[in-house]
Amino acid sequence: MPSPIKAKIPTQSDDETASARPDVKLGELSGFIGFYLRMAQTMSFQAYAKDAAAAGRTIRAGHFAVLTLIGENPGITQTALSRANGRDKSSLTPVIDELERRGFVTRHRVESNRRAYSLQLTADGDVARRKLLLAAIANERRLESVLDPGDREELLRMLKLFTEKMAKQIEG
Amino acid sequence: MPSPIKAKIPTQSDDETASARPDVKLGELSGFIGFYLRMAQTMSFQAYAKDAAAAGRTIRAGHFAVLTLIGENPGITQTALSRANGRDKSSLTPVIDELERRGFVTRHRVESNRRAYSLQLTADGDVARRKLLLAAIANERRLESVLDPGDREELLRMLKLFTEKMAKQIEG
DNA sequence: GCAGGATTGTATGGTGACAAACTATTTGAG
DNA sequence: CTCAAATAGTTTGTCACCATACAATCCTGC
Repeated sequence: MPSPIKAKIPTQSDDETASARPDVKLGELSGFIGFYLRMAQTMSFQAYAKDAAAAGRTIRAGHFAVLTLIGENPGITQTALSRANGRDKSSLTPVIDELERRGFVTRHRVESNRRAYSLQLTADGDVARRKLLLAAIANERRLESVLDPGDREELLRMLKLFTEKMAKQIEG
Repeated sequence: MPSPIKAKIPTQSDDETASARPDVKLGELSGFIGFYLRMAQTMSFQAYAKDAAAAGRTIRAGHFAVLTLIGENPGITQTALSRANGRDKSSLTPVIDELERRGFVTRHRVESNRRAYSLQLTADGDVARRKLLLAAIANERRLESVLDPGDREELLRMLKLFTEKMAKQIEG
């Protein structure tokens, strides 16, 4: 393949302000949203894990989303939950297992469709959800602190839009 | 549990346009950047995986970043690379092992510091890098397609800013 | 009704990531 | 100089996730 493959990289304004300590050049990477989405997500998660470790045990970041979604959508099925949560249904099985074992969630067979489970949040589950909510809010404040005030809303808006449209594109 | 724990959720404009098919309510989740970062990253990765599966074999998304970083920073060490890439150094060991085995990368002991390896991209490695670059560009176009023209630059700018500042905050 | 296909959830296997423990070096305090 | 601490890389253990295959249930066409 002789061609230079210039291929017009997206942006590549070449900021070259790496995330690491010294001056690592990112090159073409610096134009890719995909790269920075992964980095940003990693940072966000690490910040949460750090706080969680410093505070109590409760390291489960994903449980908050699950408890919230069940609380907001009583009777939701595992498949619908997994889709709203962006994870595979098979990943959800052990999570629901544990939440049920801890008494946070109940599984009831749906009469009109006996393959499916109807998920409900218990009172204990709601207490757990609120605790995790506080941790999530604390983490969110941390994320906010590195953004200009207006940027936070802008970023949230674009991430929502992006998520919705990508979901449609992938499914369709 | 008497107290309501209102706790002023960040935004919660309650769009409630879930990513899934039906009308799943996201509730408090809809105000969290952390939640949407994870969703967006998942979507981006799934889109790439789908394309990769449709095209050839080359499913390795992370290899592109590694090859690019080595190419841009000849002689970089594994630890510096892992930091720039946002992954643990122990995760990098098997990756470099394979890239070396395939003849894409060379490891040389640094004379002035014999603990460290100096990483270099080979000619074959650069060819591989270019192939993966094309795939990455194709994926990036897909991500672009769901954003308004101006939004792409805005999103990239904010993700960069966010990534850099978070990295500093976590290390410091 | 009644096969054949779609769906709901589960079990299993593989992958990729981190943390912690380890070896080999380098650095620094005294 | 020497020994303790820090650093570079690897190894091991664990965990979360997905893909695949599976059992049960449902829906459809005929």
